Amino acid sequence: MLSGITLTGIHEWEVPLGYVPDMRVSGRLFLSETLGEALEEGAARQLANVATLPGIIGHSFGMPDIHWGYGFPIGGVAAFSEDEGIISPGGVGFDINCGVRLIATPLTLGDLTDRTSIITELFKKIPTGVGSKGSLRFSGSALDELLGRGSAYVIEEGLGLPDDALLCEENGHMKDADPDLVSEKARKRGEPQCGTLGSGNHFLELQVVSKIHDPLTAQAFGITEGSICCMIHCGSRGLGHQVCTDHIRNMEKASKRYGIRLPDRQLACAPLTSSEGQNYFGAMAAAANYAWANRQIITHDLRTLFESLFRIDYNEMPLIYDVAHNIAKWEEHIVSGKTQRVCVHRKGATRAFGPGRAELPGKYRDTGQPVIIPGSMGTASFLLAGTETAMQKTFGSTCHGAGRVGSRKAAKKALRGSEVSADLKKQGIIVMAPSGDAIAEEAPSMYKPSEEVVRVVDEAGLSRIIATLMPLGVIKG
DNA sequence: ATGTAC
Repeated sequence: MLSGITLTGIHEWEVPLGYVPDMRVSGRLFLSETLGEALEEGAARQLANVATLPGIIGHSFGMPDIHWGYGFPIGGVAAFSEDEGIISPGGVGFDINCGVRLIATPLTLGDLTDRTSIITELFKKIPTGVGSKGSLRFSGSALDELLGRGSAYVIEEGLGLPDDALLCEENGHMKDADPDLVSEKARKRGEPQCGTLGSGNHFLELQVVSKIHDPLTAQAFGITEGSICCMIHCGSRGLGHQVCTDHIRNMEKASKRYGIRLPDRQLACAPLTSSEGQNYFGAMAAAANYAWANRQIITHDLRTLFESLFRIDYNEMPLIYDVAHNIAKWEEHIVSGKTQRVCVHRKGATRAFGPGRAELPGKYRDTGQPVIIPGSMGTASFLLAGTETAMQKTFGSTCHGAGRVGSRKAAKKALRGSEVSADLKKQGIIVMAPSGDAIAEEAPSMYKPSEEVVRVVDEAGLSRIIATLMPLGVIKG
């Protein structure tokens, strides 16, 4: 572990005041000894830098998948007070509401013997890759509706089941969204892209439930051992990216205007009460709604394809849950014994609300919310449940995934996509992507083991492991 | 992550 950072609990480390100058609160990191050895000095410094920002409450948090990011670390969580706090695009990330959802099916392994043809059909149906366009166009008032209402709008347009929106974090819709705050440039980028996967670590994957760790909760979540489910990981595409870019420029000016001292200009931010802060919030929320609509349309395409490939019905493929990995939002948390409204930034982190929270759908209110943690192409993904400990310790937050070990550039140099695909095929996993490089960059060996990250949050109490999901076939960008 | 460049 880096010097100055000390163990204070189970997998819990303190980044003390003074780790960088002007920290207002200390940092908290959740790491095993092994993951601690891999902690980048830059990521620890970024975590400490966040602790210097006005109005931060509690601690600046780092999850076990923490790594260096734009300004704020990826795998970071920070909450800010309503009156003195700030909002920062760097604390959300470029891919606003990048997130993941899990869909159940009535299928079992025996139904998926010809995985190559199933993955081929999915790859034909769902556009992937940088700049990819879908078959639908949302412009003018349709785009306003989509940005303003998220999942609910596309479901009303016939692209989902009535319950789908309720089974998303925030019910698939941030009500603070203001489509008028999304620039024309961002809108233009978004018009043809809703219903597309994108590139990088985004994917659609067919998985088998290989192990149930908690039968009662698994039952409440609607999954059984041996059943097939589908995980979709994507975000707000070029639209969200453009919203972030647009507002970072504004925020750089705003930080100066409000006299906020920044240890790193990538922490550009504005008071939550300022017009710049509220403008970003409204645009970010609209981009978040776009991302939920995006995952919803892909879900619709999956269901209609599976209806035609198998003898199953659209409504036999319910959404288990949909979580955001990159978002900032208002939430009520108990701070020093009092309920307080705070703006929680989660960047590469997942909400993990425990039992009893009013925001959760009735059927998950006793178990805590489903938390969906993707692994890499060849490794396990996990379904977990939120906990009361997460409410008390991390503003109801946990990790979001495995985290890279090597750069994309290094991956392309060291590996050939065709060899990675062949290796995966030997394990029974079929991979399709627009290019070999896309597969090389995402090779399982380029990611930390997801098991270790999930073990840490489980043992630290930030969430509970409910089920292990093993990959069978994947389409990537 | 991203029409991978202001």
